[in-house]
Amino acid sequence: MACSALPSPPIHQQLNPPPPTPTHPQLLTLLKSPKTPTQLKTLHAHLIKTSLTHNHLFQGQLLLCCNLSNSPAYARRVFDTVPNPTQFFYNAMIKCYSENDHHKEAIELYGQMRSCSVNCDSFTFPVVLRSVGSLRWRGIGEEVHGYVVKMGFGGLVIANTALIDMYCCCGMWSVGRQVFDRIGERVKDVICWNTMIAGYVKNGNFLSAKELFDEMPERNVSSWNTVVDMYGKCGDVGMARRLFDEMPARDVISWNAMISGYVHGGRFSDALELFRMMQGSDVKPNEVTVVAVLPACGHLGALDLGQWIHSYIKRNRVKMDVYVDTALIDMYGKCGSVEDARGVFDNAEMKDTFLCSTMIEVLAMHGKAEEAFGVFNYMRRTGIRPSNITFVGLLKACSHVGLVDIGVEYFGMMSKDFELVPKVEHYGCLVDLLGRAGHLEKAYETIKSMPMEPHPIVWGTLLSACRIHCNVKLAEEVALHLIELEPQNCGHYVLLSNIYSKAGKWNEAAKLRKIMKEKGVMKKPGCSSIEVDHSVYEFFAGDCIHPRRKEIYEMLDKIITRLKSEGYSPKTSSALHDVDIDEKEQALLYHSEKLAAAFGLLNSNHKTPIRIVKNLRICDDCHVFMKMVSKYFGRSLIIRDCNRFHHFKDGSCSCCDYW
DNA sequence: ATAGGGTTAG
Repeated sequence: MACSALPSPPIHQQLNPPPPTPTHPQLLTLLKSPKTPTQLKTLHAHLIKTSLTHNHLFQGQLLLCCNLSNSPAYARRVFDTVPNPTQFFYNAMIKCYSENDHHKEAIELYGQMRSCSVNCDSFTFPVVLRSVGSLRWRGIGEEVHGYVVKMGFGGLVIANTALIDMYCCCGMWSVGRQVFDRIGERVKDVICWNTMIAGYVKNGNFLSAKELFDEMPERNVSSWNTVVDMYGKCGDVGMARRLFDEMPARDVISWNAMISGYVHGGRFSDALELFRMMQGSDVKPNEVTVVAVLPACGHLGALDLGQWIHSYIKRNRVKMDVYVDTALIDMYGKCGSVEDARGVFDNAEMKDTFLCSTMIEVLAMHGKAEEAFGVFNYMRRTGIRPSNITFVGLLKACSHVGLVDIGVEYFGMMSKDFELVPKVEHYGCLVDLLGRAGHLEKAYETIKSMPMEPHPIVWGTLLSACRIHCNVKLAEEVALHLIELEPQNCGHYVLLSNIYSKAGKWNEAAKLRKIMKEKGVMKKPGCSSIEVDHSVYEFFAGDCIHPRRKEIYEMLDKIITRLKSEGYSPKTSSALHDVDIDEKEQALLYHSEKLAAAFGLLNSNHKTPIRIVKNLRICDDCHVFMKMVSKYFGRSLIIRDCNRFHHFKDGSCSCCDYW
C-alpha cells in the first residue's frame, strides 16, 4: 500500500512521535528503579527488539529490576530464559522470592541450585535462612546449617546471626543460644546480641531477654527498641515507659513501639498523649505510627483527633498503604462517622480481604445491613476472597436488623461456597441472630449442636436474648450455668438481675444482689466518654469527681425536668437494685451516658452531633432519654455502646429499638 | 562482569 494514500496523522501524533528505543546505557539506567508490571513488560519488549535478551548483563539487570518492582513471578519468567544460570542469577532469584514472601519457592530454588552444583556463597545463606525461619522448617534449617559449616562460613558473624534468627523463629532458642555462645568474642557485634535478645522475645522468654540486654557491652537504638517493645507486649507498660524515657536516643521505631504498647495494654489516652509528645520531638510519625495510634482514637471515640491524623497523613505524604486505609475505616467507623469510613473505602487504592471485612464490620455496627451486603457482593465480583472475619461482619449485620433468613443463608454459604469452617464466633453470631429475633429455642438448640465447646460469650448472648424477650425460665438455667463457668464475671449476675427486675421479681433480684456481695463480685462501673475541643472527657455512673460536676448536674436536672414535662418517666426496670422507687430513679438518672450528654449539650456547637462512647450496653431508660433529648433539644446524638451504634435524631433511633 | 547478606515498630 502506498504511504501517500494514507491521510496524515492527527496533529497531536505529529507533535508527539512514539519514543525512540532507548540506547543501551539508557536501558541500563531505566532498569535501576522500580517499575509497574506494564513498564516491566515494555522494557522487556525493548530488550527483545534489540536482541539483548540473551545478553547476560541485561538479563541480570532485568532480573534485579523485577525484584525492585516486587514482581517475583515476572522475575521467574526471566530466570527461566537463562540457559545455565550462574551463582549470580540464583542469588538474585532466591532473594527476590524471599523478599516477596515466596519462601517455599526460595528454598526450592536453593535446592535446585545445589543439585545443579552451583556454589553458594556467603550471601546466599542469610537469604535462604530468613525464608527457612519464616516457614519454621526446622529440618531444612539444620541441613542448611551443616552446609554453611561445610562451605567454611561457620566463622562469619553474619552467617551465625542469620542462624540464630532462624533457630529462634523455629522455636529452637536454645540451639540459637549455642550458636551465639560460639561466636568469637572479638567478632561478636551488637547485631548478633540484638538478634539473640529478639529471639528470646519471640519465644516468650522475657527474663533471658532482659538478662542478656543487661549484659550487653554496648547497645544501639535497636537493642533498646527490642526491650521497650517486649515490655509493652508482655503487659508491663510501666517498665516499657521507664526504658523508653531512659534510652539515650529514640527513633521512629521507639515511639511506635511505645505507642503500640499503650494501645495493647488498653491505655488509649496515654497512647494519644505520647503521640502528642511525638509531635514535639524531632522524629516524624510514619505509616506505622498512624496504624498504631488510630485504634486508640477509635476506642475513645476521638473523632477530631482521628480526622486530624487523616489530614496529617495527606499533608505530610505519609505512605498510604492498605493498613493505613483499614485503620482509617476502623477509626471512622468506631467514632460514629460511617460516611467518612465509606469515603476512605471508596478511595482506597488497594482493597484486600481485611480492608473489605473492616468496612463490612463498620456498616454492621451502624445497622446498615444492605450496604454491608453490597460490599460483600463487590468482593465476589472482584474476586477478593472472603475470610472468617468477613462472615462475622455479615452475620452481625443481619442480627442487628433482624434478618434471620439471610443470616442463616450466609452461615451456610461459608462452608458451601468458600471452604470456611464456622468457628465459635460464627455460632455466637447465629445464636444472637436467632435469640434477638425471639427464636430462643432455636438459639438454644444451636448452642447444643455446636461442634466445639460453647464459649461463655455464646451463653451470654443467649442470656441477653432472654432479657429482651423476658424469658425468666430459660434465663435462670443459662445464668446458673454461666455463673458456674465464670463466678467472678459481674455481667452474668447483672443481666439475670435485670431480667428479674423487668419481670417484677424483686425478691429474686435482691437475693442475687446478696449473692454477689457474698462472693465479692463487683459491678463493672459504667463509663462514657465524649470528645470536646480535641480532648476526651470520661464520666462514670454517679460521677462526683468531675471538676465541673455542679454545672453538669444542674444541666442534667434541667433536661430531666423538661423531659418529664413532655411525659418522660424513668423506666425503673433497668435498675439493678431492689430499692424504693426514688432511689432507683436516682441511680438511673445519673447513668454515665446521661452525664456525658449533659456535658455535650453544655459544651458543643448546635450543628454538630453529640458523640458518646459507652463501655457497657445502653439501658432501656437511657435509650428513651436520648430519643427525647434528640426531639426536644433538637440535637442529634450518636452513641456507641459495647455492641453497636445508636444514631438518635428527631425522637427516634437508627436501631429502630431493636438492639 | 552484573548485586548482594544478619537485629527492632503495624
